Amino acid sequence: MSQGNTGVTPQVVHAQACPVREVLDRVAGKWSVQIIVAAAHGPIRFTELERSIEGISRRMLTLTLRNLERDGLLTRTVHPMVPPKVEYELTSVAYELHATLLSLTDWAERHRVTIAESRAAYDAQHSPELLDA
Amino acid sequence: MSQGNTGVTPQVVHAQACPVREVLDRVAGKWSVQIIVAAAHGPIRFTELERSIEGISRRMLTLTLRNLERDGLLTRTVHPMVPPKVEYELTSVAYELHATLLSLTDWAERHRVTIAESRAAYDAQHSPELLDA
DNA sequence: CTGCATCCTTCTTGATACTG
DNA sequence: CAGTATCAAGAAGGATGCAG
Repeated sequence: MSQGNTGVTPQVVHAQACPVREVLDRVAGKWSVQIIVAAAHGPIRFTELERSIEGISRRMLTLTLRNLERDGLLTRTVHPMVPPKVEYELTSVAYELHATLLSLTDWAERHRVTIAESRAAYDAQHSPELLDA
Repeated sequence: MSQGNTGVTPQVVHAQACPVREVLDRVAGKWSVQIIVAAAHGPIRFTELERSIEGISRRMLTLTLRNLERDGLLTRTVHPMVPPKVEYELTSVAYELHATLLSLTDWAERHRVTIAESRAAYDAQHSPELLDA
């Protein structure tokens, strides 16, 4: 544990952390998850996503959509009509991810209050610690 | 379903997406998750984290640690000794998150190959589409 | 050992305007 | 409708040096 350490622990941590990183990198953006959620109940069109997500720009919607498509998380179907119609649909892989995301959501909802309190307490103790008297 | 829509769907999507966003915002950084993983097997010191995570800068370690502490995900214990000793330990809330993260890891491991292939296929079709002949 | 302050670079995102 | 292109702003992260 001193310095003859062959480096086992770091490797283990690394081996565990990497897959998580991969997921996170893929889902990290501000919008990926919301797109997955919005598309979870069936095929959805570009404009519908744009209105559903509220706050997303056309640019980011396009970019995020492309990345998700690239990773095989959703399919893009172009319907050859005169007002163009493109539909996006989650793949089974993405549906699995969506299911998994639910445990995250659950965690967030169970602890959001606690976390908010913790944060408030922390801020109260660290910012205005000058006026203790 | 046409235009008399009162806006139910968007709201629902929003209501579901926000908690997820909260989790992600908290875990979003490159390092938060790795710190949680590294601390998952018990109290750990600053320098140990620094060596375990491999690639993290002192600056980011400190910042991320502070944020996690602020959110009540880990505790910081200062041992008053002459070489200072500070230990970080996950809280129960963080342990729950760690457990949840496992399902994400699981998803990543189950599909990492598929995703890599999908990505390769996408790239093959979109980058060099100029040399089709 | 633990950690903060400063500077600098890169990545991400938003705003805006134009096209098939 | 469904994008693409370009520009600019801001946040995240890295490098380095100093301090309790």
